[in-house]
Amino acid sequence: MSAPVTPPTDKQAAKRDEILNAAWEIFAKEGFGRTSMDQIHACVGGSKRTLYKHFPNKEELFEAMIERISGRVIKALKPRSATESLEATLFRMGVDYLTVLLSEDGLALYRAMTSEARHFPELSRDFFENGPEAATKSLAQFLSLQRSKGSLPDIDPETAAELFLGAVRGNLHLSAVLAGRSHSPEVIHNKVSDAVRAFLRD
Amino acid sequence: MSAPVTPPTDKQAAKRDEILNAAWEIFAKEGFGRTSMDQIHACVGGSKRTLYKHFPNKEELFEAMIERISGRVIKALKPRSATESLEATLFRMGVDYLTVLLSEDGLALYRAMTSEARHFPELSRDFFENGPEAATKSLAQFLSLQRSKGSLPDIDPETAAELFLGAVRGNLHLSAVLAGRSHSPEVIHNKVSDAVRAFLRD
DNA sequence: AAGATAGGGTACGGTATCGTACCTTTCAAG
DNA sequence: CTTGAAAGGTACGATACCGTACCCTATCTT
Repeated sequence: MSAPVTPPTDKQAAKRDEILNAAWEIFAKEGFGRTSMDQIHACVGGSKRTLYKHFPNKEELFEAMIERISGRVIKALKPRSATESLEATLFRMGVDYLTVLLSEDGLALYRAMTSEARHFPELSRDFFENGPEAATKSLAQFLSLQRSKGSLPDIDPETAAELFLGAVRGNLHLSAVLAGRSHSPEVIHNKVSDAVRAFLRD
Repeated sequence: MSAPVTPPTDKQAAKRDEILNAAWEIFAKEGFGRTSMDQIHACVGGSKRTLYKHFPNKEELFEAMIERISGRVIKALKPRSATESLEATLFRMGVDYLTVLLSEDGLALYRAMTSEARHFPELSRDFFENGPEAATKSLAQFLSLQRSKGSLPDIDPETAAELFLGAVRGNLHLSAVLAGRSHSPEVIHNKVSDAVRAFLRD
């Protein structure tokens, strides 16, 4: 019952992955509207029949692909446990956050979600809530702990976290998305460093 | 020479405006790819011939429309001269900035620019440089003045302006774009208030 | 070894869309 | 009133794209 299914299942999963990879390659570059199933089919090879066997239509292929890449990006956004000092933790979280946001996949995902937010509302909402918003809540939790130790002034932690991450983003994200500017790790480093200094009032 | 031309010119300009308004109404809601020239034609009425007489193709219509709405939004972003106190000016600039960014047109324009940044690079670059970046520079100029009066610490004004406006945006902009959340003037007011307090270290 | 099942390759139907062509109507000038 | 240009109204050609059909190959179970 399961023996004859397991080997083909592996191949099916592999094919599925192949399709999703090819789809992301084209969707990320061209967007939903300008990407045709024929392009994806040509990129992944094989037959259209198999393509439509895995994903019944363009929308569902898009959704599956977004969920996959979104899961990866969100996972990369999840902060590691903070055992360092306040300053070091802020710095590390800021750098990690910006690095993901400005990565190739992060930018392409953001563009896709923004473009299709009206036609795939749950998709983009989930991305926001589990991505940027969850990151803010994580930082807030950490700040709340620090405040109870007295090393922070009496600001609402969630507000403080939002202000900090907003300051970290600065114009870097906008300039990458709108003006196509790319930002080196040094620039990211410096920007976060500025934000931490301002936040800690040195 | 000008008498026989002037009346039709007025009507032509009116027709052009009518087309641009109809186009923006649909483009803003559906995006470039999902908007058809037939829809715009049906919305504006008249003949397709006249439509194509004013704008030779879909791309040029889109560009003209974006330039128009972008000009309006950017104009609304231009800060009024600052004669109040530092705190009041920061507050007012922050509220104005957020209000424009979160307005219906501001959000629709941002979505359109993000979606089509790869296919209309100059358009979105100009929007960024004359919009958010110019606003940052304006605030930086004001901060530079304040710093020379000794009422601000020794931070690079442009950096400080970017941090402040980033903090003002916080997650509001992201949540509006990605999660479709709308934010009342009170929320905007409070968010800016938080940012000003943090920035001025009260 | 033989058949069933998944996949490869390609052609096709139906539809939507861009931009043009053609004819009619309006409207202003002489 | 006549005339000519601009705009309305609609049909059309060409193309692209989504999803399906058809037929052939290969791989895996019994």
